[in-house]
Amino acid sequence: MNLKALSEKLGLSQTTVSRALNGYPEVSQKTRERVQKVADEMNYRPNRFATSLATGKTGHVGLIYPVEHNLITPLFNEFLGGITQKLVEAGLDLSIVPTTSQNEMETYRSVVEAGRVDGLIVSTPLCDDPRINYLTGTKMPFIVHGRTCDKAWGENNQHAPFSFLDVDNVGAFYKGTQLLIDMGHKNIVLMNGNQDFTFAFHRLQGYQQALQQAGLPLRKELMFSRKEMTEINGYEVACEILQQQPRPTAIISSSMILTLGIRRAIRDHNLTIGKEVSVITYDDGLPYLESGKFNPALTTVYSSIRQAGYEITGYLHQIIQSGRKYEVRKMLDVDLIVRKSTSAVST
Amino acid sequence: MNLKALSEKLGLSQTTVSRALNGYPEVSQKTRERVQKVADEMNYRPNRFATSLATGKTGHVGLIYPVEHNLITPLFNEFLGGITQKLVEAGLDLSIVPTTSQNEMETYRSVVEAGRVDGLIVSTPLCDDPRINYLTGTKMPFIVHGRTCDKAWGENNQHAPFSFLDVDNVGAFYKGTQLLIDMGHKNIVLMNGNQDFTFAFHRLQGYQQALQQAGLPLRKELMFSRKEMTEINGYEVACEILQQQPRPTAIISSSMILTLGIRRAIRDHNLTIGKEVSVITYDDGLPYLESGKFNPALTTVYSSIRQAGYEITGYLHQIIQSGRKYEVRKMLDVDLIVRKSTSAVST
DNA sequence: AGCATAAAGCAAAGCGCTTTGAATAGTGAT
DNA sequence: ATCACTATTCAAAGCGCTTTGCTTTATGCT
Repeated sequence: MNLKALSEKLGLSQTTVSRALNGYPEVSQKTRERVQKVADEMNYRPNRFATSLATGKTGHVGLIYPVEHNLITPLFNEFLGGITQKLVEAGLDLSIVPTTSQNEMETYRSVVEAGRVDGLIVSTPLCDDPRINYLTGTKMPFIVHGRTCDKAWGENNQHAPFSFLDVDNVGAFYKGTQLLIDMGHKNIVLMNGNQDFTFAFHRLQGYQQALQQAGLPLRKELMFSRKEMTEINGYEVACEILQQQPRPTAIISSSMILTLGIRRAIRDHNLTIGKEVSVITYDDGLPYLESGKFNPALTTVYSSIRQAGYEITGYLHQIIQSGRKYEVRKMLDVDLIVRKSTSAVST
Repeated sequence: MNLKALSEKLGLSQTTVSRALNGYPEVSQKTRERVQKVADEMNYRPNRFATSLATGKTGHVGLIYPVEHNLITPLFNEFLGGITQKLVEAGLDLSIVPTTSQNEMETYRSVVEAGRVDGLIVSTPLCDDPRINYLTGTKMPFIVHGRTCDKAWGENNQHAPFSFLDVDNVGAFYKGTQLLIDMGHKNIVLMNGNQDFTFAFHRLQGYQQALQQAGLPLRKELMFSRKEMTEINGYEVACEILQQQPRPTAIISSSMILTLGIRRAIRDHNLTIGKEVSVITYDDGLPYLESGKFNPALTTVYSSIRQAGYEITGYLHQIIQSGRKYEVRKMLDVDLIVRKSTSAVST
């Protein structure tokens, strides 16, 4: 059932039927209702691709997805949840365009130049990210979840030539580290992700700023960074830490999954979280791993990645509708939630 | 840069350029090379939607995604990883079509009738699944990850009127329960997911079959099923179990995430996995939660959901290319991997 | 009734590609 | 040279929709 058949059945022109269905005013109320009724009966749905071709709008938001990245990101699913939540409200689809890391840039070009989507979400940016550099030079609407590390655009990238929504990772780790310092900790371990990524780089910065401000030394042997934030990596690094003399009294961790491993290591060493070892975790809000229900309940710096996905998609929608006139440079605050996994250092 | 512009620049017809680019034989080698060269230089990419309109092929595989389901499925990301891995090889995109549970069927109809995708992946089927019933009556190529519970199509749905790839969940939980029985356990707890879903229903069946065959009673108070397989739910159920008199000596769990909670509960009760309580877990192979590296290493029934995603997408690709002539009814075996979390019951 | 104006509907062009059917150029054989 | 093919290339139609520029009806006023 296509437009032609439908309009013939109705004894109307395609123009009128199309307008009736799309809510244009040049059509009388009764005609509109009649058309709508028959269209429903016949189960008519306009062909998506014909519509796209005619309007230039695709109804798709894109996300280019290097298949190798899967491993790192149990968070991706949550982010996706937020995205789709907004998309369902906006009536858009999500095109996941798979690629390999090697072909990633070529895929970006292809998607942009073939007009396969109305807009793109760029996630997990690098400190210096070629994808963003490329997209900035095109007309494709896009928004970055995160940002670059470039300070040329202002301390917080307020003047970056692209739209982004980021979490205040510097502030988060500054706050977290500060709390530990206030509690008397001096040997504070940072367990971080891959610092080529902006989020991890910023977390390192926040950690370092807090130490420096407190006049504490930056010690390499307390700063860990792993490509992948897995339970195992958390466990292994924590075991290494707990061997050190003097034993560090606090850990600030970049992910709940890492912290799962840290917890296991601490228990294996017959120590207790919140007693001999204080732990603060960055919590993205994985629903199946609630920091507040741990035992002991975890002190966290919290920001929902699902919420971020939801908001960013809303902004992208606006950017698309405005023809990229609308721009967004937004930083989400991170909450420091103090629970039971942190305590004053015992002297 | 579109076909018309490109062909004018080349002084050739659109026909010839199109054919040259798409590898048709009716074009001379030098022309083809010349066309290819200029196309590359000009960065020409055919408009995806025009191509789709002309050919009727979309280059998209679809997955309809009820936004409420996000919560349940840390596994989804892994599954997606497998899907995209195959798609990148096949040169296809994935259309994630978000919907609400309420509108799910309507979305299926819309996607099918508007021709928005070349084929669909249906995941996490219900015992009696309206999506499958609907799709069976259409021409849309699709494949189910899992299957229905209907025995009318043969014990293992060998004659189902749709293609599917499933894991032998009955066998998995039969094997697992059997192992526990062989080790002398009599009070064996099942911790399962939502049994409206086929996978959980089948796991329950496997568990029950093993008990019955061993002449053990089926006891309601040992059979748990939770809508969501979260750490917290695992913890809560496990706490409940450990209160029972006599205390069950073994648990078979439907997910690693549940097991995380079980482990925590067991530790909180000052008991040890693999000693007072044996634990077997269904392991889908989450890369950031490796069962073999737990302490103690977990005995599992294992089948990689990523692999399933990869395979199922390959099959779907074939089904699409064959115009739904090709059909698949495949069961993946599940491996019983015996490690340290199970031991003979102490008498 | 007669005219201006608004409302409703239409035919046709166009979006950018593929593909059919026809035309032209090239080749070897006679 | 000429004929019979084969190898190349092309013009035009078609995919299913939206949208522009008119035309036809209906409506309101004098």
